[in-house]
Amino acid sequence: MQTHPGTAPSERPPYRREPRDPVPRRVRPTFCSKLSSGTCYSFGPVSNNPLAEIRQTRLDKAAALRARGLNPYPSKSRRTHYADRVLADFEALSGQTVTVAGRLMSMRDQGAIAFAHVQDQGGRIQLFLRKNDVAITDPLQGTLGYAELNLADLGDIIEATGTVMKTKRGEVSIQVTELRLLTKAIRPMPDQWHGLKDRELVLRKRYLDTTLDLATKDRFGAISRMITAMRQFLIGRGFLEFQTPVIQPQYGGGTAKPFKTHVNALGVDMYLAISHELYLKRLIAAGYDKVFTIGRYFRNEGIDRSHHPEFSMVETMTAYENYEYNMQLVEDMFRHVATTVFDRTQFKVKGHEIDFAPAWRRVRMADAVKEKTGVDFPSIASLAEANAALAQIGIDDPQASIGEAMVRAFEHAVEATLIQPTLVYGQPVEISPLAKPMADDPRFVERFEIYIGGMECGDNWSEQNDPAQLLETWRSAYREADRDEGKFHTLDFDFIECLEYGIPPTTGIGPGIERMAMIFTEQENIDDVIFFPLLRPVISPINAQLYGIEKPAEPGPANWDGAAAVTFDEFKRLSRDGAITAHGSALILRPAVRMWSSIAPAAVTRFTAYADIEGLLPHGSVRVAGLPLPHDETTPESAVAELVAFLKATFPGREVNIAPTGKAPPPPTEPHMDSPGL
RNA sequence: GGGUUGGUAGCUCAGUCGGUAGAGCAGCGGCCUUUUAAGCCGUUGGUCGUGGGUUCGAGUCCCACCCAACCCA
Repeated sequence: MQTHPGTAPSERPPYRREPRDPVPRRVRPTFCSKLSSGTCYSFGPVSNNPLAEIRQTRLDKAAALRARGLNPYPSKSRRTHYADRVLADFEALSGQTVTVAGRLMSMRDQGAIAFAHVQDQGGRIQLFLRKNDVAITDPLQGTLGYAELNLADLGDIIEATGTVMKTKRGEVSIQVTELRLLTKAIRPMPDQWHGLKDRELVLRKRYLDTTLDLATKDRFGAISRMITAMRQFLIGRGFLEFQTPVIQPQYGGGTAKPFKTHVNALGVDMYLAISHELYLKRLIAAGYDKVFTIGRYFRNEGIDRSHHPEFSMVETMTAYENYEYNMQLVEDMFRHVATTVFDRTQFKVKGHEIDFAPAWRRVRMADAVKEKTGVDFPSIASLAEANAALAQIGIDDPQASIGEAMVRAFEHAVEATLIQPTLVYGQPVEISPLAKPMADDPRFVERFEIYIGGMECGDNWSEQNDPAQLLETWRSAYREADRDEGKFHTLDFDFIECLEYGIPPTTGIGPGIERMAMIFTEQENIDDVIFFPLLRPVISPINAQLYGIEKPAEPGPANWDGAAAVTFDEFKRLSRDGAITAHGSALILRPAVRMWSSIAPAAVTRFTAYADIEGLLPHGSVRVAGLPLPHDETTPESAVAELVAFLKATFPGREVNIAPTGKAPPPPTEPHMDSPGL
């Protein structure tokens, strides 16, 4: 072990500036460490901004490390132990040499000794550094000596090798013999004692929250293990896991507003999945009897404490079984997650103690409604009567069918009362277009919903596999005008065809992972179980300054919708003025050349070219007309060469694609030259 | 969609009646060989969310907007 000879004044760390810089900070220009020969790293002008100064100090330190032959960002670590293993195995490891690595969370410098805490995935462990123990700075060994300890900052990723010991106060520590810096942090960590309190910062910078708040970190770790547990549970019962498409030509399998997207390579609009079940059923048709997917779902609807536009479900399909099989499956799965991941069956949900150990209550929806409201909907013969019954129990909201009236009553009077895990089955056929009717009463279907803590936590049914019935159900609900409004299942004829080949009796479950996570981690806000919740994107003023991001032009895009047609020159002007901005990541050109012949007196053939451009307006396309056509060239590609060059120069970072020629879409109905913003 | 609350230094927060923007942590310069949010001395650091308005004077009062949270629908 090398020892450090001591620190003479001439060996001061190089980033210290002496004498102090006499230049007033507010007017000081961008600087690099004058004392290092390292590369200058500067992301922008150093202003009077304090964060900029802290960053610059740390960049200077990185340069100082380089000047001493140390790479501030090496690729390799020598880690042998995680912190929690060292703490747990102290008796066995005491006196042994170990290497730990992680984020430097605290440093208590006492002169010739220092105490620090390093935090890794497993936990925190204290480092005990003595000047005479720690190897001196050595480029060959990559070690950082005690004399240069202040080149390390809180937040840096470091590695420490040393002997496991206990301090006088009894804390298990590592008496460090070699210290290495693995990553130089440029930004300061938030206050490690208070952590992040600002809710917005917690959500936007979750990685900081999990670093500072170990309860948050544990929570997300538990959610990850929860997903693993469900996967293992299903695989243990003979299920096969499949991937299903997120980008789908239809968005069947549910009624929710979809996210629309565009597939450039195919030149068609598609949708992000609102459901995966039609694909799981195709897998049943493919001959697999037990399948599941852990899928991502996208629903372009509201955001609140229990809804998020992007969420996940573990969705299964089981052939040759019906919904009763699934009631048991889902109950067993919840119990399995509770016991294997959380080691208990009781959880506090919205102030209620929920217990997953007893058998779950199973109740027909009609019976549950009757129990709470006294209204026996199955015995009601007419819609008018049903709506009258609704009004009588205080719901002045007439429904379109007896079944929907019953559901309305259920939502109003029953849902919130279902605290302990409850399986509600026998939903009306009107709201269940994919489910199989019950044999004894076809007004209701073989379907059940899971309720826990008054919250719906999953929807499940025996799948309708009669293609004629399903097509009829879809057709009767479908309205072209309301397409994309999420009011009904779209007409997926490819799936109907699949059913015509025949699939066996099939049933599926789809518990929402976020809802489960809220229950098991006892959270009341969905943002606390989604690591990266959806927020409006913002660039903080400070980052805009540091990274030199200019504010977007204030006038913003013109408020066009539908279509517009402009000349090439006008298009150039509007683009440069910022009235036309790119909306998508790609711009798609549909060039066309129109040819006509004048008849008399001189029979001359004329050509004119135009191109419709998608991706510039929120909806529809811009038609750029009067494109210059090179002499003797009549192909659409040659006509748009100049336009393509202009687009690439004006909207850097956007792909510019030329759609296949031949079939141009119908032209814009009317050019709107008088739109607002022009 | 409606209502309420909040946004001040990198982080956590004060800021009274409208009168020169503060503290702790972090940072920087010192001292300190067993600390536990170490301690002591010194010190840097501000687009008071954005834009208007009122005023001799605005973090504070008024208006609009942005972002977020909470409650309600």
